[in-house]
Amino acid sequence: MEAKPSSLTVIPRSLDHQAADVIRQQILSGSFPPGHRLIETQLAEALDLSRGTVRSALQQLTYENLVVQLPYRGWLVPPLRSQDAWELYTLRSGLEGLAARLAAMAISSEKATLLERSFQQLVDAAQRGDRNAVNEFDFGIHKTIIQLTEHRRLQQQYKIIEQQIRLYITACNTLLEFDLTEIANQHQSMVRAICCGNASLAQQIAQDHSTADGETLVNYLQELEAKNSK
Amino acid sequence: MEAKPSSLTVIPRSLDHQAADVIRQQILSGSFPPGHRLIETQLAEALDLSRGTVRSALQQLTYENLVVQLPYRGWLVPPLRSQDAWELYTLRSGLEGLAARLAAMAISSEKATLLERSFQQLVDAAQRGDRNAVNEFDFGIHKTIIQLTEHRRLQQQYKIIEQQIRLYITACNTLLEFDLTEIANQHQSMVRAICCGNASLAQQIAQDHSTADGETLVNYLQELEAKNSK
DNA sequence: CAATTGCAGATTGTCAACAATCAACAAATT
DNA sequence: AATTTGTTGATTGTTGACAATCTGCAATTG
Repeated sequence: MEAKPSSLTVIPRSLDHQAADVIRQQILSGSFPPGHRLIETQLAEALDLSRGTVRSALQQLTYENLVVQLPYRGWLVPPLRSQDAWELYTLRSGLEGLAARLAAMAISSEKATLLERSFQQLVDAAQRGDRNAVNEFDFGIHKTIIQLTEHRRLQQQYKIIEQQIRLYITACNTLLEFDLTEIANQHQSMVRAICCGNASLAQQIAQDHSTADGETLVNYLQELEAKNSK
Repeated sequence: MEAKPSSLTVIPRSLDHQAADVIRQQILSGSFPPGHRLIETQLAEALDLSRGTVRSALQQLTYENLVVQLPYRGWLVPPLRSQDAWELYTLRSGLEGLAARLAAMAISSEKATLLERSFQQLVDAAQRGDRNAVNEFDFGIHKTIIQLTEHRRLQQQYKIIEQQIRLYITACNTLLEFDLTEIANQHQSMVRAICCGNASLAQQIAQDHSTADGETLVNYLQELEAKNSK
């Protein structure tokens, strides 16, 4: 990431962190779907680690809301609830608004170029009509904005939220279908506001932007819950 | 808190959580000030627990940014940096803005009463000229707003930020000196906006509100850093 | 004498064994 | 038959021992 290419650095990563990485990947990819039970001994066996180390990994993931612990009963990938989807999207909206505001306040020509490059990728993908790429570059542009703020806590927080949103999207198998040029336009006004340094406008646009797909997901989950309760 | 008084419930809390509670308290109260080193064996001895359990507690506190881990070298209460203070206050501003918005969107007469009661406590304290109480009820009113949202993740996040802000304030020994009636007035307009259900106004006021004391803290720390670098 | 190497002490990283708790079912009781 | 009370197997909670790594200093080397 930030290591100079010449100085060959070995990033020492403790086993529990590595274990957390592996398990996280399994959850996000859908191999451990929501509702799946995780058993310490089984994971320890599979990863060829001791139970304590696996346990430590699971505790890390607890703080990312990717697993929940039921005392003396086990670990669980939390099931999908509409309440959680609502929380995720509202929180994301708030964080992105903040990020856009801060980014606009500290804009520079280098940062503007970085952001515009990120935006251009989105536009290109939209013109190609490549929905998957649009989706990915959509995430990318927001991530760029977050990074422009140089706000460690915000980056960390956002990462955790984004992870969970991805989990919800893959688990619902919902590739949201919107007008591609519309998406590009919305982003354009946001990018412009940030690059001009118009903080409050940037915040407004960013926060309003990320609500639509949130609501469709919440509605989808609410219907599912209504069906299951009957 | 929320247990019925009749049904005698024992809240089972695992030892590592209890240990985390104790250590957290020590840090927040200033017994373990920023820069203080924490040694697993010493803590284990003092708490009469095994090292593994203490270790688990420290990992929890890592996710609250109350301790940092230097691999193979130890645990540390992170020193005060102006960058962190900036992050804390900007993030808090964003979260409070979101909370005010959501609270306004879901206001009810019960919730309004709750909020106004919380506000009244602040007013009373301001009239008494009791700075300590004003400060505490100031925190209280914001906490009330957060709770009105019924947003678990927001509550959790906010709690962690508030903790750290308290740490910074006590460590700097900075009891911020502002005009008490001014504080009360600012809050009044916010409370009113929320109770009217005026979401965007409430957000605006809330987010602008919590910036002033943040900046004084950042400035104080920057001066300190400038002095130390010489 | 500067730079490197090797060693000792302190501290964390990992593990495997034992204890505590839980859920489900069988047995006993009324 | 319904309720209570053991019992058992599975799983997590906790611990103490051993391994790996870091820091600082002394010994060695050129």
